[in-house]
Amino acid sequence: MATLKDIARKLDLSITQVSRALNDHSDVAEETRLRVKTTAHAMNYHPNASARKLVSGRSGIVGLVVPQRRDLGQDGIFLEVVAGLSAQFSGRGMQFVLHLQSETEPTLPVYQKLIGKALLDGFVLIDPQDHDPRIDFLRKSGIAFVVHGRSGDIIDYPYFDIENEQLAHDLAHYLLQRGHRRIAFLNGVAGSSYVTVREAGYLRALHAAGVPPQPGFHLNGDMDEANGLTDTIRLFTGDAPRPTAIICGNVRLARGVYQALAALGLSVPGDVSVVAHDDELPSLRASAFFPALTVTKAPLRDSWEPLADCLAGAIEGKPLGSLQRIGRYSLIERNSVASV
Amino acid sequence: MATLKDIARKLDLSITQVSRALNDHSDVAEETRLRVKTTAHAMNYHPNASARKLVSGRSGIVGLVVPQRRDLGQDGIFLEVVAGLSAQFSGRGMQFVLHLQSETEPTLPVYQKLIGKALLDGFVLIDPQDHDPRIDFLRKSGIAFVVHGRSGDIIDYPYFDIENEQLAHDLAHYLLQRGHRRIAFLNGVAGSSYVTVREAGYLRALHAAGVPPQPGFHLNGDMDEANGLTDTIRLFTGDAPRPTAIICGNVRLARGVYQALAALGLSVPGDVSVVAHDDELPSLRASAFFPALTVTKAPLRDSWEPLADCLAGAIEGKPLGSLQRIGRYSLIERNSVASV
DNA sequence: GAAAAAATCCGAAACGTTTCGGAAAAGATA
DNA sequence: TATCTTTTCCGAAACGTTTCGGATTTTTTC
Repeated sequence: MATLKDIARKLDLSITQVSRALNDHSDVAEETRLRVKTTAHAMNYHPNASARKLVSGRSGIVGLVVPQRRDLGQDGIFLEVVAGLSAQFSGRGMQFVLHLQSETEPTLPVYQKLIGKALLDGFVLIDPQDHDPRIDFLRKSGIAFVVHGRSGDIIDYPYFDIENEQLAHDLAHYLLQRGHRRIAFLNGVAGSSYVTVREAGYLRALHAAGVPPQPGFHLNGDMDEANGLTDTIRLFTGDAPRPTAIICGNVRLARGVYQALAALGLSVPGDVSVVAHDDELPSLRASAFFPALTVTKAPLRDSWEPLADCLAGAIEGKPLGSLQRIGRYSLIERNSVASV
Repeated sequence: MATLKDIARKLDLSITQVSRALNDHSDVAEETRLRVKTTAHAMNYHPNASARKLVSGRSGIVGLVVPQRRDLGQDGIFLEVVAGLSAQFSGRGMQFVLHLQSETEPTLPVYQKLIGKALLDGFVLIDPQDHDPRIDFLRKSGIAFVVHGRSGDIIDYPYFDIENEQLAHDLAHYLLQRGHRRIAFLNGVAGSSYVTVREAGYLRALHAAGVPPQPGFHLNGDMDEANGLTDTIRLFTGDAPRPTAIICGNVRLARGVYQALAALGLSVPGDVSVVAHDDELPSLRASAFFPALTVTKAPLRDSWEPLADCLAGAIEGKPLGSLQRIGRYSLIERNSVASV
């Protein structure tokens, strides 16, 4: 592999000047810069990331650590994350790598080791939990990172997130406005930060409308089709009062809900209104539901660019203010809600 | 982060000796080795991978480059690969990273760049094609790599593979022995090395039995349920002579075949015999078919260990002979085949 | 008890890059 | 012409590790 020394020798320049030319420093003649760049390209020079990291602290490599779960492969979401981030960092001349931690490895030591080895410039952290030890750990270790979501009391780190509290509030409010009083909420697995805040938003809307929360109406679980189905069956069997509307944490849940309602002989929206939040995964389109599903929409694929932006900014040491971003969502009214 | 210097200072040793102690060199007193190792652990020292790579050429990191395809997420197979390799290399004290190349990036430059940056010790290469440019490229570049499969005339590189030619031969032979003469073969997408050699094995068995290959009986395509279904429909409609037996490249295809046959009112094995090759993916069990499926079995999950072994060996410079491994497969007779 | 052998240690160089401080060359100003 | 800027360049140090060659100490041998 070609090194700076090779280029310097061939051009009869110093290593210093070649380095500066390639990195677009100010004190190098325009003509030299060009000469250097073309021959570097001709010799297909790539800076040695190890050497660079050693002296400058930057390798241009960022990573994502994901705990291996049995359901990782199920929805295409995991791959969507990896593909999206990968493309974004590629476009910034950086390298994105994934570390899939096995069930046996504890989380924090994995980060510890990766940080200790000192080859990554930063991390992307996804699905933050309510009191996420990873955030504390990364913060203490001083390495750059960005969180997809938010968690904790003091949010003094880069993140990209959507207003999950407000979003859940809006969905509940939308139904309340149309006269619904018994509103079920099929939420995600308890512990994830977004699940907690969505519950809060749901409760806030109920409270504002003077509707006391029904104990059995807020359900936690994997947001997949199977749970949508079984949760709905559970809601509509037994003696307990039954909901007139259901909020689904994602569209996949909604698919299960639709199936269950059909099986129970209940119509949407005639008997039961259904709304959901839509991440716009390519495999599942809310507009193709019958009847078409009313949703709050916030495409997941719009996350990768700001996440990469924020992490790159954090690595460059930009001020925190510019590294905390909120994504928009919009409410799309379709045909899955009726007034009561 | 703690460095060798820190440890050396604390123990009043030279950096050299600390390094040698940690790397189990011979000329360090047993007692010192112990002292060094315990304090290194106490200071939670991790060798700086960049520095190490720079001087020794080893970083302990290996990678996998995967072109992003729309169907990556479909079957759980991709995740199985990543998880399996990740765990294996973790167990060897190495780091496994994934690079998902976007559709826009051409393949070879990706390797070029990764090699040029000089931070990986080697690559795992999966799904080799018939004349795979990646193999030539990696060979020329001198970096260590291991192939999951084989391709090319001269196989002078580390690999782990199963005898795909023989396996396809065995499946065909098994059916021929039971009197079948019109045997269809639903194979994978043409171009992949294993698809080519499986076709060869299938043809060899036919030839040995004096059965001329039927033009429309060898079908290429994605090995998924949908193709199993449509291919079967195609085989059993129209005027062409119909097969009495079908060989499926994997169990997923077989599932589609079973469905199509049921829809056509044909029974297994009464009307049509079915055999398949079984990678033993967790999501799909050949023994749970009805009737239970006769297969050649070679669990994919048994690949990761030899692959990691071979790559680690290649990096250490072991002789090629020990780095070329063949996995076993076995024929499991169940109830999906009848004699004619 | 001296010489030889073995065990244990260390200094210095090297890997390829960035960066600090200054030097040389060119141009501008008086 | 002499001085001052500006432009363009370079030497040397540093990052943290491994490794070569030799040095020091301890043990063995006669």
